[in-house]
Amino acid sequence: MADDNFQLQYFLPYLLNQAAEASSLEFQQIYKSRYGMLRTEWRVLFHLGLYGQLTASEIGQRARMHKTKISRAVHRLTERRFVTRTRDDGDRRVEHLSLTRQGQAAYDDLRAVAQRYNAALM
Amino acid sequence: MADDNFQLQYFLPYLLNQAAEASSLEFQQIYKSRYGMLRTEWRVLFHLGLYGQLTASEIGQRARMHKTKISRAVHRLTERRFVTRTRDDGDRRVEHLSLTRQGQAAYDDLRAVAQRYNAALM
DNA sequence: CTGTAATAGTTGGATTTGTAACTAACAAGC
DNA sequence: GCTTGTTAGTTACAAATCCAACTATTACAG
Repeated sequence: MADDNFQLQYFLPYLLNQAAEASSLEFQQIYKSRYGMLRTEWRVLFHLGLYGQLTASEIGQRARMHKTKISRAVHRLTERRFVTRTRDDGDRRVEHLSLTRQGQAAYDDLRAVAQRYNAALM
Repeated sequence: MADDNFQLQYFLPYLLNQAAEASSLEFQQIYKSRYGMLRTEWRVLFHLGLYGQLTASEIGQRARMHKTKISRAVHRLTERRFVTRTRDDGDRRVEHLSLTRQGQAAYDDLRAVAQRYNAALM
């Protein structure tokens, strides 16, 4: 009944959540419609595009995503030939991930969109 | 490769997502452990606490949540006796939702926590 | 009235996520 | 060597979410 001084619209986590959702909505539709990607996949793709070859764990640390999410995202990206995996020779638990030509093309495309999109948001 | 000038950490939707997740993590654990609530339920509870009696649609508009989410959140909140529903006499499609004494108590508790939490974040 | 459209809210089934257990490989102590 | 612990990544099952179809009720045009 609003008879106290706490206002939901000033609660930071709520605000940030609303802002985050609002700001990613449009862009989400682009990578979804063009490449059938989920947000997790898009993130993995972007990290690979930006930083080059990475392992799943490295992506996990940088993107703060849980390893199961990454595992599944990589699986789908591999199926669709956006990403390839190579076993590390020294430590055979490790897989090095990198973009295929097709993955690189998708990244280039989406990066350009993101850049414009970001500029518009700002 | 990073051989272009686009930096993921300046991509607004990404930034906001990271910030939103980081900022709500701790608080999420509080309403989860104390009252077994999900984020959707917590949001419905808060809207009812702040604005008093509302319908599901009104909550949907204010919180920008889809009606199925609200429907299920209300269902669980009703089961746990945090919320009661009353049919509107004029339009029998409509249900007015309000907090029970127990719901109000949970709201009061969590609002206080949120207030302190918010102050700390700022 | 009566047929058609709109609105409030619910439900079902497919998709996605979370949690915990799992396999496989390495590391370190004995 | 062998045991114990750790790390990389996967998988299984339960929980949550999304989308579309659904019921029930109201509105409104003819």
